[in-house]
Amino acid sequence: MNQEKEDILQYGQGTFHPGFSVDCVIFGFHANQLRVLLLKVKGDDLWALPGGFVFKDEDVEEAAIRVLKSRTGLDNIFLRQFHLFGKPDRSKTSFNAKLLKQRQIPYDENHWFLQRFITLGFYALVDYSSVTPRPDSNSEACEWWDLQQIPALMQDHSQILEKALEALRLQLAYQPIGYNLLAEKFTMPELQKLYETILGKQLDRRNFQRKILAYDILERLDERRSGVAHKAPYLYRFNLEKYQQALEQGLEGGW
Amino acid sequence: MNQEKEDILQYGQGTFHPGFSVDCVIFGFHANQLRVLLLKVKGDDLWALPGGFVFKDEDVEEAAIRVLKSRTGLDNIFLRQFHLFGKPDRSKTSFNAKLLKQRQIPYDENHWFLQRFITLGFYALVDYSSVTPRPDSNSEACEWWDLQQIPALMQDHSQILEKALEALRLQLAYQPIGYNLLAEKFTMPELQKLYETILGKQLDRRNFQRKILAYDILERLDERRSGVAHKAPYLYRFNLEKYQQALEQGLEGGW
DNA sequence: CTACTTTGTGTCTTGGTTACGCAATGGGGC
DNA sequence: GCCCCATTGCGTAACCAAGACACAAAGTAG
Repeated sequence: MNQEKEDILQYGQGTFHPGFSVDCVIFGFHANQLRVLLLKVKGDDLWALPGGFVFKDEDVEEAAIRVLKSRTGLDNIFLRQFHLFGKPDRSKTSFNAKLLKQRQIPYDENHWFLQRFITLGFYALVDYSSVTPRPDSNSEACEWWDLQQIPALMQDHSQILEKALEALRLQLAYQPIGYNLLAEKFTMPELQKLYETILGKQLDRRNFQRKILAYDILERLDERRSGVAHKAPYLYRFNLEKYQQALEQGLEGGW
Repeated sequence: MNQEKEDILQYGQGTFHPGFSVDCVIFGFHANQLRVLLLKVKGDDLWALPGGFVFKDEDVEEAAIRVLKSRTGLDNIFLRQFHLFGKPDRSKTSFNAKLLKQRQIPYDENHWFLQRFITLGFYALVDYSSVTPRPDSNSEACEWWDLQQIPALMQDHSQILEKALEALRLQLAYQPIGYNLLAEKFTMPELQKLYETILGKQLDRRNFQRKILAYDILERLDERRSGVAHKAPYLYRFNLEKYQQALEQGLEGGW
């Protein structure tokens, strides 16, 4: 598999669906901060979203799942496409040409990697603590970055990230969020901090609890989180059945 | 232009972005019914969504606008991408091969038109009365179809249509709808019927009025619709500035 | 001119949201 | 070891939006 990846640039032609890629915005939650998994581009100061190409006979969704698995080691992740980025100048060929040169691949303007690429953006929600970040063959590093201090990104990846966050906020309005982002057991303040971080604003503690409990997707356990300072809060977990149901039906219609 | 279109199948290679298309679900509103513009496929009983390909150096969004303009004659249409359909078997090559044969183009398994296509779905909202449906070179007819009696569609176009409707309903929940679908001046019952049709359910006349007025995007005129039976209803129009603002900010947060 | 449909406006009730108050808890400061 | 205090759990009053429904005014059909 690694061997295969090393050779992507050389043998991509004929292997992948032409002129098309997927890019994933992988959200995690740690230390009360929303974070994003980024790759450090080899031989450049820029960072990039984890992405990849779609095999000729592969479902586009499957390709995104494959990318996610190879960067995080995780399977069975919450994943959703949110936007296709199709401006003709979004993938500057100069950058890709440089990459080819680095690999000492002879220059050919018809090389598949030098064509225009359109990319489908996905966002994913993962449990930060169970991820083992793994760089791919074009990167030197794979690290979590705080949303507040994202480094310079290659191409239009900043816009993709921005749009992903927008889509995530929108989802919050009509679907539950939290499973996949939190550990199995969590406290109410933890869940609240997650919501506050995504929304970028503070919420009233007591009203938050009432509203989220009214969704009827949580189960309070008989345990409390011990060891921490102050009063020990109850632990909760999602009722997966009801959570799934809420995902499908939506939380509030509006009409 | 027509000449160009006639030759698409022959000279598409090198002209279009490979393996990629756009399909548009064009919604109109007439006689209290939501309708969709469909094309009758030449030499087949199936119908299809208006679609097209993306020029090598064209913005994907622009391509959709171009398709819309050439089918409806309209410019400046509300248009939004909603989903990418990327299953590997979604475009059956047998159908496309048949098309090529009809055009007496020699069979070549590497022909661009016989490759796998992934397609980006757009939905558009248009003023029914100002549309002049025009078939393209692959179709015998271009007609409005009532949502309740859609004919058999080619490939996965039924799913695309279904998903478009879903996206439209979702938009209704957090953004205003009506401009683009109604004439400039309209009555409250007309707007209500539009909402009812999209949602597929009846709404209370008085509560609807209160809610929609609370959005503060409508202006009541001093005119009434005369000539119709019964009490003459007031005419309204959208306050474009506030309408636009509501589109961007959303109507109700949820949080 | 009368009957009937449709529109314009208002009210009552209900349920959810917002803005707080207060007691219980449990670790840290002293 | 004891008190302080931030944090948690639970509760309440004011407020607003939504649903259900009543009634008068307008305008056409017969």
